[in-house]
This record gives sequence, C-alpha cells and structure tokens, in this order.
Amino acid sequence: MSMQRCCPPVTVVTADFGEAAALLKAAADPYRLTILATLARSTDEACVCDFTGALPLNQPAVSHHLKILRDAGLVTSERRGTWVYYRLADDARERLTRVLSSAIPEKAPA
Amino acid sequence: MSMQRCCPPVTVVTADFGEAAALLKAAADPYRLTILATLARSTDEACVCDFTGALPLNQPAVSHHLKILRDAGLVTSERRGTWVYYRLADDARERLTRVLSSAIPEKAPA
DNA sequence: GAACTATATTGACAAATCTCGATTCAGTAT
DNA sequence: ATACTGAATCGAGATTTGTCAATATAGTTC
Repeated sequence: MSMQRCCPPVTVVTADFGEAAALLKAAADPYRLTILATLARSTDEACVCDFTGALPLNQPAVSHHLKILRDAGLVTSERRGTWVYYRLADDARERLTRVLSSAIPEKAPA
Repeated sequence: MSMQRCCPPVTVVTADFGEAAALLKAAADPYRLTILATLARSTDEACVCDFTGALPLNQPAVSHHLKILRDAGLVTSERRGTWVYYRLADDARERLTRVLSSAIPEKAPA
C-alpha cells in the first residue's frame, strides 16, 4: 500500500515579512535593547556619552548601534551644540508590538 | 567659560538583555516570521514539506530555520512515522510580548 | 584663526549567519 | 534485508554583523 500524505496541506502565509524582520532585527541585540530600555525609562534624553560610559563599548561602537536604531526609526536624535541627544521614538513600542501581532495575532477571547 | 555638562547623567539600565535579544533574534528573519505566522493561523500542525513547497528554500534550509525556532522554544516538533510535525509553542506570543515589555514597558495610563 | 571636545564615519578584521550540495539518520514498504 | 522517503546534520562558500583603530565632521572656547 502506498504511504499516505503527511497531512492535509497547510496554507503557508504569503505575506512579505521583510520589513517586520528588519525592525525586529534592529532591536534584537543585547546592547541595543539596553539602550532602548534606558531611553524608555528615562524622562530625559540621553547623550552618547551616557552609553559609552556604561556599556563595554567604545564610542564608535555605541554610535554604530545608535545608528541602527535610528535607521529603524526606533529612536530619534537631535544635536544641540556639541552633543547629540537621543530619545525613544514615540511609536517605538507600538510598531514593535504591531509587527509581532502581524506574525502571531492575539487569540480571539474564548 | 567652560562648557556645561551635556546633561544630567542618565542612568543606563544594567539588566542583562542577552536572553531577550536571543529570542528576538530567533524571530527576526523573514522566513522564520512566515513560518510562525503560518503556524499561528493554522489549526493543524504543519510538516516540513509544507514549507519546502511554499518557500524559496530547499529542505536543509527549512530544517535549519525550524531548528532555530525550536531551539528558541518558539515552536515544538513531534515525529509521527516518517514525518515531523511542527506547532507554534503555546507561550510563543506571550514570551515575545514579555521580552518586548521588559525592554520597553507599557506606559502607565494617563 | 588654533586648540579642544563630542559624535559620526571609514576601513579592516573576526565572528556569526545563511544557503546550498552531499550525506546521514529514522521510518516505511516490499 | 533492500529500496525508498522525509527530515536532520555536516561542510563549504558567500554574505552579513559586530568590534576596534584611525580619521573626519560639527561645534565650542580661547
């Protein structure tokens, strides 16, 4: 007898998760999560020097991670004088949450 | 006159986001998000062949991505006969949500 | 202007990731 | 046991990512 099919074929989602993955990837780093967590908890802005002091990274490395977060739109930056101040983007949490829900939607309440 | 300090120093979070980053990283890939989205929407299990048929990846590559998801605990697998069936882990969404909130907590209601 | 400071960018290198082809393993069928 | 199928693992090559040292840029102070 021939073997049965493995299963009623599952419909694989065809949506493009490229942007979703890019946003998650920007956040998926221990140092960048630390930066996001710090900004999320601070009422004030933080400057680059705050992070170079506290993280085991030198200044270019911190700038590198901040650039990734800024390119992803998760933080905003503003230069005032010599210093550059970083803030969490207003919609950072919402965008990450939405991306997560686009992949794994909340279950309908029972 | 000497320049002022850049700002009242911000307290950088000291928590370790290593595990949080690892979980996000496991999800932060277009194909893996597609797999998660498919499993989240399917009432049934999916077998590897479902994905090899629908994704532009060959069988070892699909197995590779499934292994990353399984190692992260986002999916579970069960072999029955020749086939291996994958399901979304029950707590997949909750764990990802919690990780997100650990970095960027929900704002207290106004 | 020159000297100095904070940040950004560049280039090089190491480490991790992704993809494929080939092979191996687990299970079924004969 | 042999032949066959689905899935996992291995090994190699290409791409990406993270880090540092060096340099460049923007702004301040003198």
